[in-house]
Amino acid sequence: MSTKVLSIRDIAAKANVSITTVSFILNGKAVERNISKAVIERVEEIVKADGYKPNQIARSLRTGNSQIIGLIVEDISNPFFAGIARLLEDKAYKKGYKIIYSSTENQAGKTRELINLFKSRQVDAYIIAPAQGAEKDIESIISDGKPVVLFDRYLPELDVNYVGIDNYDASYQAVKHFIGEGKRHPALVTVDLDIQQIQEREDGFTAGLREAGIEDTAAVVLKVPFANTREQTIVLLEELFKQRPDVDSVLFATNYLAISGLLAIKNTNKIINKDLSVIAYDDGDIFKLHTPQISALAQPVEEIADAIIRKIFQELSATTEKTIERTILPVQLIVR
Amino acid sequence: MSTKVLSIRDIAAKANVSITTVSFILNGKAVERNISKAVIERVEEIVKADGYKPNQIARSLRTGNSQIIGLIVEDISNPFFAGIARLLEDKAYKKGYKIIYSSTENQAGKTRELINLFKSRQVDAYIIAPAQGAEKDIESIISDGKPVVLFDRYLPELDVNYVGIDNYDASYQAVKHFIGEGKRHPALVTVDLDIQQIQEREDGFTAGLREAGIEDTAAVVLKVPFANTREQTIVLLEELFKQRPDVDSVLFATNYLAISGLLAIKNTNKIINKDLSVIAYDDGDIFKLHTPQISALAQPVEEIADAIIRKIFQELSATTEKTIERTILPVQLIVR
DNA sequence: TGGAAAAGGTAAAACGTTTTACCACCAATA
DNA sequence: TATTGGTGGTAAAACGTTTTACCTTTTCCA
Repeated sequence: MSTKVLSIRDIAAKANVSITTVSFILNGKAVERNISKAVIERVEEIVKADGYKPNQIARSLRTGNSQIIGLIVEDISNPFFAGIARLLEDKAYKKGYKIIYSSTENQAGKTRELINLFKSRQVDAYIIAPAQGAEKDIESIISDGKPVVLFDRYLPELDVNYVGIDNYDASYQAVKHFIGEGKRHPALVTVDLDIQQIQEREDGFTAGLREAGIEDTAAVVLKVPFANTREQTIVLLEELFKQRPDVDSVLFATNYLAISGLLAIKNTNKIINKDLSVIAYDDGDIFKLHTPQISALAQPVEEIADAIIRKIFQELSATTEKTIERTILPVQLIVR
Repeated sequence: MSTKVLSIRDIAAKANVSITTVSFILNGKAVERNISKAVIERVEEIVKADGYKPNQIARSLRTGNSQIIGLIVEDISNPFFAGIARLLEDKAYKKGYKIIYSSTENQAGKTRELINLFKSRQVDAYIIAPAQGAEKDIESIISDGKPVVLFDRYLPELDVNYVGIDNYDASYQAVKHFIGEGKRHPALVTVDLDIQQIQEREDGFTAGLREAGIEDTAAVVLKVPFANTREQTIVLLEELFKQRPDVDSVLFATNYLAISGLLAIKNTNKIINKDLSVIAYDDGDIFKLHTPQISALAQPVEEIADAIIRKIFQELSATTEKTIERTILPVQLIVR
């Protein structure tokens, strides 16, 4: 078994040239290095016939780059991140790059560990949905000169590329829609994470209320603990609906909160679209399929992935000075 | 910027020992190699203080393994695969391994390409939901001596580890349930892929029918083209319901077919649980949240991931001869 | 006709580890 | 007093590439 895997040395021997020559040919430097047509063809033939593939590890060691992009997210099994991951994967693959990913569970400690691990693997670029507290580590890869793009969540004190959505405006649109429907007692169900993105979602919400002249006491903002299990969250929400029967509309600040929320509503006697208007962040099949269908603030995932990958490759091929870019994409309220 | 990254050489110099010594200490071979306690402590101190991390690339080049496991699935954004990926990631991480993944879109060509890519990256082990036609390539990694575990779908002619579910029995249970409800005209909506797993889902279905004495003509098996868009599939299903109004129960052979199916049913005047019983493969939030809730054949994802990782690590640490293992896990019909 | 430039190539260093072989010293033993 | 065996280490090869510096031969042109 285990037929010996070929090295550049084998190819060179077979073609009766030096490994230098083979290397030049393989890397498209043949003409520039004045290798004769005859030799080029001979070598290419052998490479093809024998199915020789250069050892990427050796190549990485020598060149210092790996053709790998590191992706760090909170949880790869979250449909939003899984969807982005898939799009990034496709786009990167077309340029000869692969993705290596990891989930952080939003822990700065794990993020640090991952960044170090990726560093030691000589990852060429980083795409990160960062946890709070990872600033130092992200700074360190930036100063290594590696391209870095943050997405989904943002670290204000960091001078770094970012692709995200206009969370403030999204929440604002949602409230506006509630008001337009004649609702006077909106609730925001959000998470107790200290993340810019989450804060913006709240700010847009309260701004919308204020503009409509709605008193703070007429509305509700519930911050669900991040570490809650789904069951705990459902209980919490049922209590909310019991204690505040006046609530006539709910905006859920994340897709998983919306799912817990819909399950909780099932357990109450409230009827969606009659007693209660609902809008969820992040569109998904689940909201289309729900009866009644649930309105959603749809993130433009394709555009997000595009913007990320474009910036990454721009920097990877940059000879010139890099410029920090912040891309804020609009969110579409899909009314159902 | 860009503070020079440390090498083992720097540590050795600082500690006034040879790099050999540092290497032994770092790899836990210090006692076995009779390094003095004093030196061990000195080196470990410096390593810690300077935050030195060995270059994994160099290590891989020398040792021939990478501490990376390759994961090849059809589509990482499918919740089933995303969920498995997350579980595998966690379990692998605990043993110091990372996952590198890719989606094949069920194309043998892409699978081949990926395997070659992974090979050139010296991936230590492979976890694959294989496309038909990738047999040769999978054989080649097996004969390289690398651990391989297939899951979700199976290639009969290959002598290789496999973790899967009892598809035949699952479908059989579903039909049995339909019959128990008094249904006499079940339909199976499946996909036109030539995959063992899919075939078994059909076989269990027809076996159930036969046992209940239901004529072939009373039931329906619809094979949806794999390449269909969701919209095309919905149209196809609407036609089905129109042409075969007698259908009183439907088993969907994949989660995405179920979603299309539920959307199609929305467009008809059929009422689920009254006119039509529905069971879907792969449980998910979406079925719990649907009104009415949808019964599902729940794959034991945690157990699947466990079985995969257990086998992988068993082989990675195997000194002895490897033995092929086929693990078939039971599926639970969750009636809602 | 002599010198420069172009054509066609190669040897060897380097990337940062692990690991094999070996060395020097000392104590104990026979 | 040689020999053995442990103790505490090190030098150098090897992993498979890329790349720098250099070499020889031929062609061209003034």
